[in-house]
Amino acid sequence: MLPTLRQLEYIVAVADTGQFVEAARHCNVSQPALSKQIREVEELLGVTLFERTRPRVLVTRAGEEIVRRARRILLEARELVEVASASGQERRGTLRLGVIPTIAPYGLPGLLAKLRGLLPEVSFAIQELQTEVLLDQLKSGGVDLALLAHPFAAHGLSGFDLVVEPFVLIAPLDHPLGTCAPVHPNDIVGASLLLMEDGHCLRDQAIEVCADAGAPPATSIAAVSVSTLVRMVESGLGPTLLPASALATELRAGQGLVARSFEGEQPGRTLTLQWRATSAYAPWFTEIGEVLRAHYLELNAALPVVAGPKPLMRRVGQAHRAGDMMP
Amino acid sequence: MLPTLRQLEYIVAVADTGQFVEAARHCNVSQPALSKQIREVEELLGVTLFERTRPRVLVTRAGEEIVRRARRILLEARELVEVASASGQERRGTLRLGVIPTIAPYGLPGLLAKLRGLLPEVSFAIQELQTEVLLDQLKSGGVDLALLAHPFAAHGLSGFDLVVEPFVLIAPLDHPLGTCAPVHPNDIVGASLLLMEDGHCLRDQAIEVCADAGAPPATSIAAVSVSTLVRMVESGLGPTLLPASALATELRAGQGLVARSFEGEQPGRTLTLQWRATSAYAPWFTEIGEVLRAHYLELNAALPVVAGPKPLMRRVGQAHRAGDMMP
DNA sequence: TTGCCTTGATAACTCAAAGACATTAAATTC
DNA sequence: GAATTTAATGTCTTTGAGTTATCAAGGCAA
Repeated sequence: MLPTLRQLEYIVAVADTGQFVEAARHCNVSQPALSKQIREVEELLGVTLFERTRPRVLVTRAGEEIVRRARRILLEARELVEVASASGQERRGTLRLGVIPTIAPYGLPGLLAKLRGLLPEVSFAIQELQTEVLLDQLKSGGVDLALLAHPFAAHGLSGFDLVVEPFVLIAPLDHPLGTCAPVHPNDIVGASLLLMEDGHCLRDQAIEVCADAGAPPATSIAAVSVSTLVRMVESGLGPTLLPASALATELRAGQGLVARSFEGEQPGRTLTLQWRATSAYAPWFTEIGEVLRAHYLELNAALPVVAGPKPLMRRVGQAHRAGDMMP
Repeated sequence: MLPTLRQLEYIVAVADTGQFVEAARHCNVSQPALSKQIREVEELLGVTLFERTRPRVLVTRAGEEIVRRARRILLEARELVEVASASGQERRGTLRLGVIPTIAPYGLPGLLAKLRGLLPEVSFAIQELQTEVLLDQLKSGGVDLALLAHPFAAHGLSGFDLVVEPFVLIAPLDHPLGTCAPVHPNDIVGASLLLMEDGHCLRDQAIEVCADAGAPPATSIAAVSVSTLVRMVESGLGPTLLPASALATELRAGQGLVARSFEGEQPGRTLTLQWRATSAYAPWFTEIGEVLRAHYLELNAALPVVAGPKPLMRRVGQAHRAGDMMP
């Protein structure tokens, strides 16, 4: 059985004042209340802490040690309260941010620099994870924040959709689709698109674009990264879809590749920032989401002009329970 | 306002188990009771400590720190209890022992050696103080134990009378009282005894012996220490009374001094060990008193044989409230 | 000494809050 | 979708911390 912190306060007060009456006044209680508590601690500890002499109460040898320890404990308890009320407001510490592999390489480096400027007290631990694993980690507390693309299993999550990132068709120069004119989604029906390997959401998103256009793509070879995907297009294996943000990094002039944006209804994917709906840091995360959105919109301005209408990134919905927007 | 230790226990239990139900079982309370307390600490601290997710409760960033501190505090509280129950029994530490100057030099050195052997964990801080100051210090907690001689103001003290130490008459060889035959208390009536200076109880005790014999001594010159007192006798200024225990130290052969013990009703002083009646260490002090008594009785056996019957130290009363034996 | 005043202990009573039990709501699992 | 698990909520009980009133003992002043 432990003594209560209040009892420890009483002990220290008596040791400090050398009087029960004065100690009681100090603690804002009546003298009998204090006397009783002191007696109870003494009984609990099996030790006489004070010698009730006049005019001053003396601390026994055993009492000395107990009082010293009580002081320390009280100090630490008060410190705990201090720390708590401070850390309630404070934006500092390490945030674990999970990002899917088809987003991470593009824009993140610049984004982190920007965040470091805005939130100097916060360090970001980035993990590159495929959507499914990322969501598991997020829900189990392995990461605090997830940057990924719709659609995903949003159960129990709150989030923030950032921008709609258009897809761009990448084709070899000598491919039928490799003309420099704008391309319509329907044009890719039947085209044998190169895809990411299973597990990457970019694969599913590309498949969905084709499905929207009426036909599933004839899957053949799968790439493990966007880089290898581009290399495969380059070597003439076929066209593919890339998120616009990847263009700047993955496409260089004179590669024998054509990048064509879509006209009409632009296919794209919605980037979103998600956290557990139960998280205590929702306001903080929302702030960070705003920074991300601004960053991606800014990035859009810097996008290389490709054939056809410039791919516009549209802002989408405000912060909300992700679940609410599910059908 | 501080959280209670129990609340801290609950916090730690939830952090450890990751579940409210399990934590409640751990703390031997119902789950609602624990839930309520957790909510109240969170409210008190203004911080969400836990994220109620399934299947495991997550500790928030702020919570991590709080839990760490709570663990520490609980550890120290348990340590405090340990220390208390240990120090309740234990005989160790420093005892402050006050001794009057006419006792201190005689026997104490050997006594301390003996005590060190019996109570190796205890160190004694000796202070040589005159009766009045000694009692003040004792009552105010300046010393823990007092070794002195009756009579004294025993109010609020408990004690232990050790032995009756006989007085011995010390006279120059050529003095009328300087014969080697036993002397009777009445013989010193009218003799102009040399005395200690004011404040020493030995002075008052000597005066009382004379008063008992019918006449107050003609006070003249006062000595500041027993040593100077003996030197004064030696130089022919007159006879004096010495406590028997001082003989071995103060008298050497061939000093031109005669030591005579009294016959009939032997005058003497009662040595006593005293402590505050309120002291928590009475049993301990009683043990020490027994050692002192044994020591002084042993010392008696080693006393040099002086003229007349050997001065016998008589054991006196058992431990008791000193006040009880006052008239 | 006597009486006053301070101080700590004791007793009876009050009230707040900690806990138990029953129930609800939400989420997970099969 | 049913069953199960788990945290929250509501009601009632009980513990215990606190208050006021009173007592006993010690110190102080007259």
